[in-house]
Amino acid sequence: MAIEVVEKTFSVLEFMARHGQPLPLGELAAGVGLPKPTLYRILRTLRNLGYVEQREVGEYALTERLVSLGRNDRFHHLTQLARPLMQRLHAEFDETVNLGLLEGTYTLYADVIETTQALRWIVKPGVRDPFHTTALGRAIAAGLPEERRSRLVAKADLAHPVARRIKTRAALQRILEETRRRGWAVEEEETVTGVACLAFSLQPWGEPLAAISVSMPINRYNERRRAALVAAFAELRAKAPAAAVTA
Amino acid sequence: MAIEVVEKTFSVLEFMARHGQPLPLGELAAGVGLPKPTLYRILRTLRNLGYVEQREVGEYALTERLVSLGRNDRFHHLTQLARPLMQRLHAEFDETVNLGLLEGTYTLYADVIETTQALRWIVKPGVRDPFHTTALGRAIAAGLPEERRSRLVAKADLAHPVARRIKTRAALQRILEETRRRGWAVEEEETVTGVACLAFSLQPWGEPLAAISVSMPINRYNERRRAALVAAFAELRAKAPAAAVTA
DNA sequence: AATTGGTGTTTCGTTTAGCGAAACATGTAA
DNA sequence: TTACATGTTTCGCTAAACGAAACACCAATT
Repeated sequence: MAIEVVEKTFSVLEFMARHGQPLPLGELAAGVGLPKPTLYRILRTLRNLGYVEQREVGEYALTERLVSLGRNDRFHHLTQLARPLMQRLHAEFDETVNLGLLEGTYTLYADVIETTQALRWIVKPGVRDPFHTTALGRAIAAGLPEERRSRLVAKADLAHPVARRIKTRAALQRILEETRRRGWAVEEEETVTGVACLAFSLQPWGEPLAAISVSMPINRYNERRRAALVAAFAELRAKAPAAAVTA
Repeated sequence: MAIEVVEKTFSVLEFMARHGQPLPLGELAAGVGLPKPTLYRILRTLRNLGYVEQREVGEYALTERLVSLGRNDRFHHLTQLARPLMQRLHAEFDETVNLGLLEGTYTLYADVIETTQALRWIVKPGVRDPFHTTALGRAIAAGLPEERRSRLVAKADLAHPVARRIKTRAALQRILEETRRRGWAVEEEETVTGVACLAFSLQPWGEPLAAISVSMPINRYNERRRAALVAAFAELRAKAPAAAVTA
């Protein structure tokens, strides 16, 4: 009816998840009710697959890999490219770092590294917002050739309920011009009160339709922080493989 | 060396996770490279275990159960009791709702239902804070018999780096007295700037060492909201199984 | 030094669990 | 009616999974 060894495997995983702390093999065997060699074979397999690790003697534990199985991994290549950059920013600022890409006139969130701080900005990969309401979308649009940018602006849904600040296409054009000139995009409490975002295009990495942003609650956002973020963006850009001259 | 059928099982799960959308059996078989009966047996086992579902014809999909395996599920009974209450509050306020319990002189977060709003307060189950720094801990302590409360106050680690506001045991006693009298606890930007929490004890439900709190960013916290939360707490308490007279 | 106990790993004879080609069942479209 | 797609079952075969027992190593105690 069901595959016995698969069932055994999941009962091991579930026991470990319920317990929550690393456990020695003997305790796991007693808790799950399996003989040690059987359990050992299962754990070894899970360890090979990356779902279980052996931290110290007496410490078999689940890894994060199980959690990431539930996540949307559709943008594998872009995510691989962006991850090191995102991790650098996350390590330096401990704020939520987002990877977004342009899809039609929307910004689609493709990957997120969340801040470890308890008050944070949360977006799940897969969420979409009108491009002009997000720092990500603005950074991408600003980095596009003018012809394409104008077409985007012409199609932007300015009547979208999320959009608050930008009422005319001329205003959007001005924002994108400014964004292009300084090399980064900003969005401060426009779509959601209490949140600010800064973003830069991944065009110098060969991904003109993608961008990375750092978002944070407003109480952690100030002049000095913004300057530090802008400097960090510039530093990353200087090291891009195709560090093109800013148009 | 490794258990073959377990490896096969995880390659199925990983393929489904990568693809991100529901898939028919034939496509799964081609994508993973397994014969249909083999795949069918694996999927049937995973379906029995709750990790995979069959939504429609041609739609095998992952469930949320894999993600929840990564979560801490140590407090099953208490969590079961508290969940309906937490869900009521979450449904009404769409803020992060926490379940905490007293462990020594610490508040331990046992369960969390997060707000659907993007700016939110995040705490993972398993995290611990000194009881007197959290609304949860204060609500629990305030609901305890006086003798036990005094012992707790005497042992509170007032020098803990997280604690900012409460400098003396007399001050803590006053806060707990006030909490006890009005039936709910509050903590506004004391431990983390930008966050406020209100909490009530689960003592009327037979759980004197547990409490539920609602936490939110400060920009969503005001007089009217607090009053609504306090009213909701009172309503829940009026319906508690052992709705004891407040001591 | 010997013994005990704990953690983790390997050996090896047994047997049945998992395998997969083939067939079947159902539904839809041409 | 035929063709095709999705899903499910049958059944002979064999090697994968099993688990008792043993082993390896380390630390603490007697």
